[in-house]
Amino acid sequence: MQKLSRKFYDRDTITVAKELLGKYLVHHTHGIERIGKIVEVEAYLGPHDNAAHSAKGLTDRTKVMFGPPGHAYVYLIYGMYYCMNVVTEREGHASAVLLRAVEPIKNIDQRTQGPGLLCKALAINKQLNAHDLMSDNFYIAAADDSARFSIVKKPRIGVDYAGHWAKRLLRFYIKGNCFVSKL
DNA sequence: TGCACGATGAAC
DNA sequence: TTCATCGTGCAC
Repeated sequence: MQKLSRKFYDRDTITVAKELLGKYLVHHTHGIERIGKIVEVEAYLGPHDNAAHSAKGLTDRTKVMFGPPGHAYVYLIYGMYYCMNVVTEREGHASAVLLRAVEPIKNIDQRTQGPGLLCKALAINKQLNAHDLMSDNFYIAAADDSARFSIVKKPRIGVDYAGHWAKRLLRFYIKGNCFVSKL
């Protein structure tokens, strides 16, 4: 497997989101290597996107989104689940891609359909916030075999408060994959 | 310093 | 449809 480079993330967020589908999320922790294939993502397009956390501006929590691409943005939601994002585009652009579901590949014994469960199954927590994905213990890699699949576009989940931004088709998933969280 | 509210998931 | 549960952001 080939680890994705900084350049991969330093591109248009929607492009990165779609290309992350089918890639492998790898996390080494306590001597265990957990791997999941990314099957569902959502794109968050920066401060002008009212559904994105960066719409609130540069704060202590969102500063990672404003940083350089290729870093993990992990935060706690509803007081009990973590959500894993990947920062995209140039520093200051404040865009990111939310990983919503993966397909279990290695050392994953829990369900992974949904951002909260995904983080739980891959042992992702706040410790990994701002973690550089160019590192050797937490990164995303391209598959050896580039399997073909169709991409389905849908509105994002849980962002009804964001006005017309809630209607945009910024959620992408692999058609027919049964590990997708919501069809 | 206080408080309302989630990029959720599971149960009822 | 409701609830568990708490960090964050913004109003006092």
